[in-house]
Amino acid sequence: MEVLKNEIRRLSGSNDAAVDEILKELTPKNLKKGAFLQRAGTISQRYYFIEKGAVRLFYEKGMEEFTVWIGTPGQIFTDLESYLSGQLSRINMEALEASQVYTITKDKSDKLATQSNAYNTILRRTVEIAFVNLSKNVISFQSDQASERYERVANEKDWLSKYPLKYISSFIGITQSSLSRIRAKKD
Amino acid sequence: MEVLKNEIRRLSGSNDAAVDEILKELTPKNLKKGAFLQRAGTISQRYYFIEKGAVRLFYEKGMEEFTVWIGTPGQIFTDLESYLSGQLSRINMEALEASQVYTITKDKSDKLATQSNAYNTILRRTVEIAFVNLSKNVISFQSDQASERYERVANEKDWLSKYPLKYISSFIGITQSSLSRIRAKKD
DNA sequence: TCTATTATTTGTCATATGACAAATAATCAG
DNA sequence: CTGATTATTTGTCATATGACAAATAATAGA
Repeated sequence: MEVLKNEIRRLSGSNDAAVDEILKELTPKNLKKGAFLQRAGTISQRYYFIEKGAVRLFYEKGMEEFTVWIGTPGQIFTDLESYLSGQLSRINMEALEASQVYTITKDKSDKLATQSNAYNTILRRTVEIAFVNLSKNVISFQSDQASERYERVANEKDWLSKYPLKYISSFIGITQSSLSRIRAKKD
Repeated sequence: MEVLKNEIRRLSGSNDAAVDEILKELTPKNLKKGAFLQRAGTISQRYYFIEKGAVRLFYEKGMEEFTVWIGTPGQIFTDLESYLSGQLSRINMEALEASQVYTITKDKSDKLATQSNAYNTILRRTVEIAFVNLSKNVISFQSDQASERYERVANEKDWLSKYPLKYISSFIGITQSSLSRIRAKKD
């Protein structure tokens, strides 16, 4: 779990002893391509840490799927709305390729947070970073054209050309066809 | 500072002694209608707590203003991107009416966070709540029509009909004229 | 209260993007 | 390798919303 170890060290700013205290609470889980880590209609009761692969978070509305986020190694996530409220999640989490994630239950996480300052800091920074990133997204929706939003994501996310268009376009907030045309123009 | 006291008690789940420890670190600031709490081009080095009134956060692009958020009594905010990175903020903060806010500098806030578990909890919950709310916004941008976004905001925000349209429409992600027409249809 | 300023509504027309469908292209399972 | 499935591109047309401007309406300062 090299990637996670580095990321946890980086986020917490802590030494290896403190980091190991955290790591030993995490349970590994391997996912085949297409496997679900969590389905809409259940309650998010775990935090997830990605070691390898990629996980897509999406919700369904009508007949369509909308991608909320795509996570890559080193990233930490959950459906925070469900996790905090205890209500049913509307989010599905699906492995886009063979992946390895580590998980911790809410119970364990809460306990660890009271004991470990390093862990506490990781969770806080994770939400802070997520908030700042999401803010940029909202700004882009408010004041950018579709092609500008595409550019922005393309510059920041290495997965933009790696996974099927249909997963990407809803993240950018446009249809597949439009994304295809935007991409065609850029060549 | 009744409103803030209640909110801080609620968020921290702490007793009055712990709450008072926090309150005594806050400095009051009164704003006339139209006054700026902070301007784009400066660094966000404070957290703000609203006791009374309303504060609008917006950025400028081209000749236009885009409202990012409108805060009302009990709410806690800053431009987190600038606050965390130390880089220049693109956000302006303007009082929509005569307001009273309490402020704390980053230095004091950081120190208080190490000393007071209650304060730490407040900051964490504030970001968590903000993140969840922002997520709902993004989902609305992805999968709702303009009129649906309007409805959603109208149901959640009591300020929707209280302040000028021009401040509201960019928050919803549409033009003033479109918002005016949407509103006309609803009657 | 009156006038000037600012905000909102409404009209007309333009345009970015969506909807739907068909044609290619790429990928995958046997 | 090959056919079947899935993904992408491309065409045509529809539509929600924007752009701009003018007409009202509301608000605020003297």
